[in-house]
Amino acid sequence: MNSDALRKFLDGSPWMASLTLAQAERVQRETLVRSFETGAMVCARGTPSAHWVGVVHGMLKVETITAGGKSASFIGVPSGAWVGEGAVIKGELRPYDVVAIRDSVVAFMPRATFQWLMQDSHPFSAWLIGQLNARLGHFIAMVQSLRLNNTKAQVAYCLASLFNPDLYPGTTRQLDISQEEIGRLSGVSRQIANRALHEMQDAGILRIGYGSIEVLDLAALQEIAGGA
DNA sequence: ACATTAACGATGA
DNA sequence: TCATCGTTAATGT
Repeated sequence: MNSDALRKFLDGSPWMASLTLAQAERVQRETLVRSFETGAMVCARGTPSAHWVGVVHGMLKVETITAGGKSASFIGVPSGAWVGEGAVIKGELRPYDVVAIRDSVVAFMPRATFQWLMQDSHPFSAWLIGQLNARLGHFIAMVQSLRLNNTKAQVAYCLASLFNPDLYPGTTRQLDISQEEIGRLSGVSRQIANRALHEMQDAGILRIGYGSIEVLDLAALQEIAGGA
């Protein structure tokens, strides 16, 4: 495909800068790129974890679907982010589905490349520990948000994490995401997500667009998410 | 109380 | 034309 877009994406990945030239070249050479339309399955639950997954453009989500057909979304993955390292490290089958919630371009780093990088590059391993630690913190904060029993806080936390520059350095102020998906990721219905978004828009915290959200005051968002 | 599902029309791309 | 949004009504916990 377009190796230019891939190169640009890889160069923007925070761990890339600390690699040697030879390491960077191997990553560039062995990483694949594929496009997905909205709703398409990127990785299916139960299949081998053959790749580490990076979002070049668009947005993915991680979810499971129960036997009854209900889905539970766990995390949104905006462009610039990588996901799925847990299953790759463990060598297990994919525990969850990864689905595109926007038309997306996705990078696939083969498991062998990933493991070699982990062995060969101390800075990469260090970055990876930070990544896993950040994700752990994310889920702990999510439990806290759930404990508050406050749907507005859940929606705020969902957005605050998607727009968190520490978690997702590539993220901009504005994200293309529907209210339907915000609801799914927040664990509330679309109607409640809609109401919470309007309350926050009225408070000047964000701006609602058609299929998009622009955050104006990330600090205020985090304040609500933390239980104000 | 407050969230959910269902349903409807309106509207943006 | 289709996805998305804004809203209301009925229902559930």
